[in-house]
Amino acid sequence: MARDNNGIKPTEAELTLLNILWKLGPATVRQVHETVSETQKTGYTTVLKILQIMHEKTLVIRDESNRAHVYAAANSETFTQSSLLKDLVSKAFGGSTSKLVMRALNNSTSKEEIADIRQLLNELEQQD
Amino acid sequence: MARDNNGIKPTEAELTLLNILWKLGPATVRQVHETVSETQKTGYTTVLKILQIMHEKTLVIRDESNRAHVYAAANSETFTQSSLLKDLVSKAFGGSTSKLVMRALNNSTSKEEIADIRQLLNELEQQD
DNA sequence: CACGAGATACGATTAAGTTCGTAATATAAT
DNA sequence: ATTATATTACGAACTTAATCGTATCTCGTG
Repeated sequence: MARDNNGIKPTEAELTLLNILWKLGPATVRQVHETVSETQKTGYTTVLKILQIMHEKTLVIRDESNRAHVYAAANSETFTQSSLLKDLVSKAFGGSTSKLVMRALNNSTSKEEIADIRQLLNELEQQD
Repeated sequence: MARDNNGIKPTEAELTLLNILWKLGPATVRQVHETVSETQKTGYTTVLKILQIMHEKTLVIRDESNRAHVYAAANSETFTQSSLLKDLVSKAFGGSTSKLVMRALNNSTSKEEIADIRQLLNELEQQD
């Protein structure tokens, strides 16, 4: 039951295009291709093909009312980030989110970031 | 320069075996296969093959002095966790570790976990 | 209506990952 | 030594991902 949007992990190339769609909002293949071309050399039809595959996987939605189809991410950036985190937590941190968080904190964190995170912890603790 | 141990991202099957090696310590194919079989049905030669590939990639080291080769993870669990996190931060969080941390915290955290994390923040702030 | 630009659709290719069967090799037991 | 057993090595099959060339379609303009 309900394996729809959830449970689908975007590949690396797909995630690249999702990042662009989250930034641009709904966009044509041309627009996505132009943006991706700023940092990589990738053929137009490659971008098209990947978007088509993502559509089959329901990673994106597609408006076909105009000749140039308009694609948009099916899920929010936040939702996808959470999915990817859950995946990593289960595969590399034995299911423990706090272990992941602590490992991440040990990696790199400025004073401001620490302050931001402490602030969030306060809010979390007051909820519930 | 120095693309040795670093920079190699284990695949999903490889990560499964690494988790076992971290848990068992140095182990033969047989031992790894027995452990993996507790949760999945995977052929013996499949495990062998993956370990051989991991050896080529230098994800594991191998002691060939006995007939049954003994494999061990080339990198610590901590090191690998950090690598995977860096990868995810760059691909899905625009390079911001604190964004990842906050997203993870929003996902799920008990009171005890919050306390542990706050403790770590204190320690981090006092260093430097 | 025909044409050309710009779009999608289709199919082929290459590479990587996963799986496993079979062959070859080495060790232990009879 | 011969046989049985355990192990590694090899290579094939299948899948997914990524890339792109070519064919086809659509529509505005002359």
